[in-house]
Amino acid sequence: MNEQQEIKATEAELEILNILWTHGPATVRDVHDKLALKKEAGYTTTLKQMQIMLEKQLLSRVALGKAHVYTASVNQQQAQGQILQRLIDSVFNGSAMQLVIQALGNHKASDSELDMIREYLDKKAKK
Amino acid sequence: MNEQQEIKATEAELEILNILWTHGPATVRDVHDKLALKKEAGYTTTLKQMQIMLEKQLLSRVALGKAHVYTASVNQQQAQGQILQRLIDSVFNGSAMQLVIQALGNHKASDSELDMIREYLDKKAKK
DNA sequence: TTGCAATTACGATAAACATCGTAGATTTGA
DNA sequence: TCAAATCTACGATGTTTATCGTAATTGCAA
Repeated sequence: MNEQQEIKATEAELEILNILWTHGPATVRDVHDKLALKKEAGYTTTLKQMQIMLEKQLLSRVALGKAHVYTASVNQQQAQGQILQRLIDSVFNGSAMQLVIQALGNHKASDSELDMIREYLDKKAKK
Repeated sequence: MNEQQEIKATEAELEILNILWTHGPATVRDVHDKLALKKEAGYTTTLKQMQIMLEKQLLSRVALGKAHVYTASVNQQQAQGQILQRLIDSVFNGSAMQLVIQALGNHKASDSELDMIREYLDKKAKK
């Protein structure tokens, strides 16, 4: 998908994208089974979702036997970034920091997680 | 609003909530004018939104003259927290850190912002 | 007091979303 | 081979979301 383009996905679509980002290319069956672990939904619902996402060019696919193997055609980092940006604009008064604090605050992040973030900050500050 | 209850607001609703959180209780006119700075929308659209939010108990109101003064009836921190949690679950594989890194990465946070985050991490680590 | 301006109330509507049933096609293994 | 299992295609449907026009109401200022 075009790098400049605005990525707009619904909650349900994001869940599917996330599965494909995490597990790589997969069939509807694969995706549905993973989805079913967290959520109740019929198989054809997942199928339809993915077909619509194909139309929207959020996904691409190739045939494999009678089934199709789908691949996310939007970049994970880019999509995550845009979602966060929108959230920051609409709910966090444009302050990324406000969001970060909130995310860290509500979450019992482990010490190692906190260390990693600190490390990241240091690297970032040096530049 | 009940502290335990799930807060579910749409994008448009969150924008209104954010205005009320930031500026305190306000009339539809107030909210609409603020909204209009960023977004195109008719007055009655904003009115209707806020009336629906009243039904959903996202807002409360009192009469003032012929107008109504609306107040957010959901807690800002709590709502922000829940939104982030959902986002973390659906798009960031349950990792708050992943979200934080992404938020910091995509954003040219200022040095002072980074310092504040570092400070926050220190305080958090001591506990 | 009365009419104008501002506000609310109400309902309609179109688009987006999520869900699923059924039919038809294809693969496969008994 | 052919029947069962699996998959896609397609359309239908109910709900939510967003938007706005119009009518009714209210307060205020001249």
